[in-house]
Amino acid sequence: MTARTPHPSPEHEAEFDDLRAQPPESTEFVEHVLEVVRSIPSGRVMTYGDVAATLGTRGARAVGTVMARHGSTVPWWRVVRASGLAPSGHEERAWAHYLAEGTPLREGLDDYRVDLARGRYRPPS
DNA sequence: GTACTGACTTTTG
DNA sequence: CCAAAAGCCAGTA
Repeated sequence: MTARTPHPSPEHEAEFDDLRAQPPESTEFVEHVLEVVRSIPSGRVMTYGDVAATLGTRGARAVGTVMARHGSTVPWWRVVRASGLAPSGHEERAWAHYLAEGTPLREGLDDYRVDLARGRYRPPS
């Protein structure tokens, strides 16, 4: 498509605004990530990598970026690091949720982790 | 187009 | 087990 819109008439522009399905905040990738996170049952978790893999990518960091920006709209504590550690910088608040919903935990000597062997959720293919 | 930034992951030593 | 390095990928400038 080489043709741009050289004549942005006001009416034409307004029409565009109405058809704008979603604000720039919400990309397809963002919506997919949030959808997967919302599908995680209470008491279970997925790793960042798991969420990425479910979406057909290996961008675990990209998932983390989405959670940093939009995590507050979903059960963010159900997404953990591959080590079982809660999201960086949110360990304390996540821990309270794990206790509240009975997430399988491994208590180390100096830290707390989700027991992935028991708590990991694999969405149906 | 390049460069840099992260709620990350995997491999290596 | 831990730390360092390299890899990964969407978003932003």
